[in-house]
Amino acid sequence: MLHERKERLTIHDLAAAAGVSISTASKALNGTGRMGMETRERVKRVAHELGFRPNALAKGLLSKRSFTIGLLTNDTYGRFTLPVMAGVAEALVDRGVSVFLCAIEDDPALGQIHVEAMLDKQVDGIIATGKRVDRSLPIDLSNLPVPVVYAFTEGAAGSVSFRSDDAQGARLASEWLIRQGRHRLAHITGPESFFSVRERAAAFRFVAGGEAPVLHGTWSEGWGHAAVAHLWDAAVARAQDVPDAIFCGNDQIARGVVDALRERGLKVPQDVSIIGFDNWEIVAAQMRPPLTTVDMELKELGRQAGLTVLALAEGQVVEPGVRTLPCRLVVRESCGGGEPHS
Amino acid sequence: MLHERKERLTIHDLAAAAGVSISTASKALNGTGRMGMETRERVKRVAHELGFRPNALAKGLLSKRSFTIGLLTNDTYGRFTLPVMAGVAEALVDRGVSVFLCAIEDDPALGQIHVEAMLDKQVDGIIATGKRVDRSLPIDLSNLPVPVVYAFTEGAAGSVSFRSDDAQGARLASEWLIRQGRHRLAHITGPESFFSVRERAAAFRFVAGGEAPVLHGTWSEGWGHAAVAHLWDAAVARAQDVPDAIFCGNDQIARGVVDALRERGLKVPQDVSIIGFDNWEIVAAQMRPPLTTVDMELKELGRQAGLTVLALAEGQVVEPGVRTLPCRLVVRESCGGGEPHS
DNA sequence: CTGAAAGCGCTTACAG
DNA sequence: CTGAAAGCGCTTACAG
Repeated sequence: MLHERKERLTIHDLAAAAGVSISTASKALNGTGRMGMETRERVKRVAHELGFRPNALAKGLLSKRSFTIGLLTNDTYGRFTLPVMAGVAEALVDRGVSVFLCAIEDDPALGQIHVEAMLDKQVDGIIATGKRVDRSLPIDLSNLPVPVVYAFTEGAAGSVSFRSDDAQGARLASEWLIRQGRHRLAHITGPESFFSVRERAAAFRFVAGGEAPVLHGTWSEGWGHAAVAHLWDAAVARAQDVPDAIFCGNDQIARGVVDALRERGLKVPQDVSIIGFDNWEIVAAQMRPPLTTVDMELKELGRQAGLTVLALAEGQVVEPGVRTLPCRLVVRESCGGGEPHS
Repeated sequence: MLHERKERLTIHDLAAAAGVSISTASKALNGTGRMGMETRERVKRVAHELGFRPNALAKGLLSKRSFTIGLLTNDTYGRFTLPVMAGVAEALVDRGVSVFLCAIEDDPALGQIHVEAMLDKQVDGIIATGKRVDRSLPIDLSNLPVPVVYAFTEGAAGSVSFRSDDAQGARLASEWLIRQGRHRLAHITGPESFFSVRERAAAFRFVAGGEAPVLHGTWSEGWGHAAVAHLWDAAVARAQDVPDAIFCGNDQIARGVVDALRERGLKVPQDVSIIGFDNWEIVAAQMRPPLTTVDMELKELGRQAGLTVLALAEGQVVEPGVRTLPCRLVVRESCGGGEPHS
């Protein structure tokens, strides 16, 4: 397929077609300068008829604004990055800004290359995002000539960053279980090395009582499955009551927990209420029964990060620090019960 | 955080620092023109010391190349788009081209806005990608002033498009089951309205025999679970043998199938071999047992799409048509057995 | 009310 | 071997 290089129209073509100078054409289009109403309208009409669209490269050269930002992520699989990205794009599309997506894995050299490419292209700002809030990207973004905002990843000192409120999310989940009339809560979650895990576990204990069991493992279905065995075997060994509600650290763990319970002949939610974390739709909504879970509102997080980096790019002053956004409970069927309480 | 607008260096600064004219500086950096070796080296050294990086907007204005391409997708969840994107980015990063990601859902108006924004920014080309090969994006890309390549989505007439070879993938899967010594194969898959489903089913029947059952349903765990019930109930009703191998249309269906089998007291792979499609790592690798499945090599597909759009942008001639890329079998444990056969 | 000129940061003939 | 000038497609003082 040979590509037909149809020459693109320039403002000269427009000016000629409208019978004005290029300065007048420019001012007409931008709503600046002073000229007869009739002239302005005519230019606009002709521009529209011709399908004239100004070259953003030329505009950017003058204005020092490219209407472009970069999104840097090390979340290859994209489970967290995609919602963030969707929020960023949604917030910025009507301001005319486009987003470069750069997936850098955990490779500092690759990160460096992408950052330089973005800078060369004069991005107005950069959003760094990742897969956990207590690790930073493998590259230092703190002395760039453009503003940087961090979302769902550890930010540099003195930077602006956004993350969801793990403690509040965990509280939401735990209180919901109690509200369903459950008394013997357990928490099956990920590695204690994660900041989010510690936050959520603390909030869980606060609500469920200091004696409530918290089991740490990997972020996997397999661990959810195994943890149920631990819990039930331990209860039997000590002749204690078995849990009637389990708050899981993510939806994959919840998946394994539900399986293990079914294998033991226990019914969800009749015998045990299960609640997850992440609202990973494609898994949570398809589970049998569909999973009640906590949504971190990553899209909203992306939206705010986008708006913030834009504000910085426009020279506005933004207070540094980490901003924490509330999570939301998504009620499906794995806890039984009624209306979401928030 | 007030952003320190450190002025960026221009070629004037570099030229001054190196004691040459800007034309010489430019030529030294680009390896063009003629000048003393010593001069060229000195300019390069000074550029490096100063950290000078040319403004890509200015370069683009002259060269009519922005070293930027757009990736348009309606795959919101990103399960298919992300690998494609990763391949595109990987193929293009060393040629200095960056990728705009535009998720347009199925909204033609949003698509239009994104396409115009990309065109304004003078992208060198566009890659359209989606979530099924027999549907096109909700926007017409056929008369754009830049080349367009389609990947994993229906292309316009006379365009270049890439998709994976569903028939070959299905053959790979079916033959693998037979090679494991299985004789009574069944195929549980998605809606017959999908081109891929029909392709795969035909290839399955070719290998497994025309009598082998093919059950169509939704792309869900729930359907996989239900389909097993149909299959087993039907076999009992007709006093027939039950399948000893099931080829599933995607990994989610496989997930439901494995669950249903376990609930019936059947062991995978001892009693029944299961094979999936998609190699959706996070699910396939975590299943119990880990799932043997077909990988569509979407990253390779993205890489080729990226290289192709670049070739077109550079004016090379590329034969139109749809190119089909081979799938790869990923052997885990759900079929039992040995080495992958390709 | 409208247009000629300068300039954004580069590259590329062209002249010396 | 090196530099002055023109120009990519725009916008913005400035002059008329």
